[in-house]
Amino acid sequence: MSVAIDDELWSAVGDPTRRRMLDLLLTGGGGTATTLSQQLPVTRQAVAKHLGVLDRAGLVHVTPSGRERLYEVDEAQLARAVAQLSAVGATWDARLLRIRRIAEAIQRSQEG
Amino acid sequence: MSVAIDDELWSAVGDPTRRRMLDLLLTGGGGTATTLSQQLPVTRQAVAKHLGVLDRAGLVHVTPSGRERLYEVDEAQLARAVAQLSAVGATWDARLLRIRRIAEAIQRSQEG
DNA sequence: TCATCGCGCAACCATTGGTTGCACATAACC
DNA sequence: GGTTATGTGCAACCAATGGTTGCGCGATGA
Repeated sequence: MSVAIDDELWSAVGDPTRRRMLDLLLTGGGGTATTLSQQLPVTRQAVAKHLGVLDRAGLVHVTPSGRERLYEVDEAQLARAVAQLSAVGATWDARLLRIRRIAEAIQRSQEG
Repeated sequence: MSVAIDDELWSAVGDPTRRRMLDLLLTGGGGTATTLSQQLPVTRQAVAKHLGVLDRAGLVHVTPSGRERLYEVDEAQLARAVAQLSAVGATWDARLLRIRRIAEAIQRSQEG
């Protein structure tokens, strides 16, 4: 069985800048491209591109208001991404455990 | 507190092809660039590049033997990567939970 | 009205995941 | 031993992407 996951969701969450953006949006209760870029080492335009990626992945939604565009995290979708992360981790954990058991069994059979 | 993780390790594990390669190496007990490429939709050269990335991240180690180069997963390092995945997941889980609690508190205060 | 601020668009650059093609060394076979 | 086959590595090339700068435009505010 392979680790089947939504590649668009994973890659959206895979970029370190986008992870920091999600952090900032979560702790700050939303933000605009400008406010986010002030808290990050990249330009507003780069942030805007990342927001586009997050938007297409459904991880954020936008609310235009005057000349600003407020972005907020979509909790359900982020929860789905978290579930995928832990699923991959759990799969590898299980495989590592299985390999370790086999190795131990071999060692026991050689010792005994 | 931000989600401080080893970016090289995360990005090594972030690529879908590399994740499949790790799966194949785990279940097959190691492999070469050629054997891996036969089980993947990419060329041997692409696989070789990915193996280089995984090697630099310490996730695999190589054993030359004749004209072959056998790659195997470094279990300790993969376990470290798994720990980082679940750490990010746990952080987001906690923040989502906190936000949900605040939202519920606001709703209760408005209802009451 | 006019200066300012937030945003989007376009051009450009470096990195990276992918390809093809080729050269080289180690098996394997006659 | 000589030839053929196989596994690798290296180089050139292409497309996508994360980053930059520069510019134009619409909404705010003095």
